[in-house]
Amino acid sequence: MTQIVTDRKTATIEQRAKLFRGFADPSRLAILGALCGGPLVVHELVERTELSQPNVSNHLRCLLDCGLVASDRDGRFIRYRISSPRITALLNDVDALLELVAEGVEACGNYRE
Amino acid sequence: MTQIVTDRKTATIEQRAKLFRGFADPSRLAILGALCGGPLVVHELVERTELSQPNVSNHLRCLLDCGLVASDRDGRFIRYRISSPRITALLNDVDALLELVAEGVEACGNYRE
DNA sequence: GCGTCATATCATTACTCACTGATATATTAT
DNA sequence: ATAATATATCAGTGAGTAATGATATGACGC
Repeated sequence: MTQIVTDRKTATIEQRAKLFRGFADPSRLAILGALCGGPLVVHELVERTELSQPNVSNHLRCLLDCGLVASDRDGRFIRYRISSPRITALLNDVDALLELVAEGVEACGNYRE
Repeated sequence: MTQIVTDRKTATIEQRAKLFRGFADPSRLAILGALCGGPLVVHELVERTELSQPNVSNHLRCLLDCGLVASDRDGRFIRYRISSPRITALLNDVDALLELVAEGVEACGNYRE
């Protein structure tokens, strides 16, 4: 019995971790940040993020599969947009938390240097 | 001028990414989840998360340096606690977002398999 | 002091993943 | 059909990091 409960909790933790990892990359955050200002097509994202086009496409594929962005074809363009206002809300929450812990996060050298 | 503004935005993105990475690990999420129920000493965290003691200590060091948890000495025990209710709020928001995108996140095999 | 419990540190190992460069697919126009 | 534009795919490479095992530090009681 306790095992079943434990398994369920662990699964949810894995999901949370995977979702957080979706946000835990500067390139994807740059893409999401740009899309928070409104829908954009791929080459616009490439310009604004200054990332390579294949790189942007790879990240978009990940974000799309994860359901964090949605896309619509517009002629030969493909326009991407944030899939839910909850995502914008989450990014705002992180900024609010960052106001409290920015210094510590900056200083933390245990992981990453 | 535009360069300076760009630099500032990039720096913030790096901070956000680093903070997200703090949450983007099953072990750290398990620790934070356990602490959401109230303060705990290390060996209690070891029991509940079923992680090794050095592993828990390593992650606690990271979480402590990042300012996500705080600690108080209690005799030969050290009691850890969530440092701000904003952290609990953020975890709840993620769960709310997960209700929308759980399937997609689960299915996303671009990164991680 | 000595032994024990509680926690922290550190080097090593193994794994994951972001980026690049080349190429493929799709759409539109001539 | 061909060319040009827009986007996607994929293998290979390199960097970062989580977990382990051994060890070190610290606090308490005898």
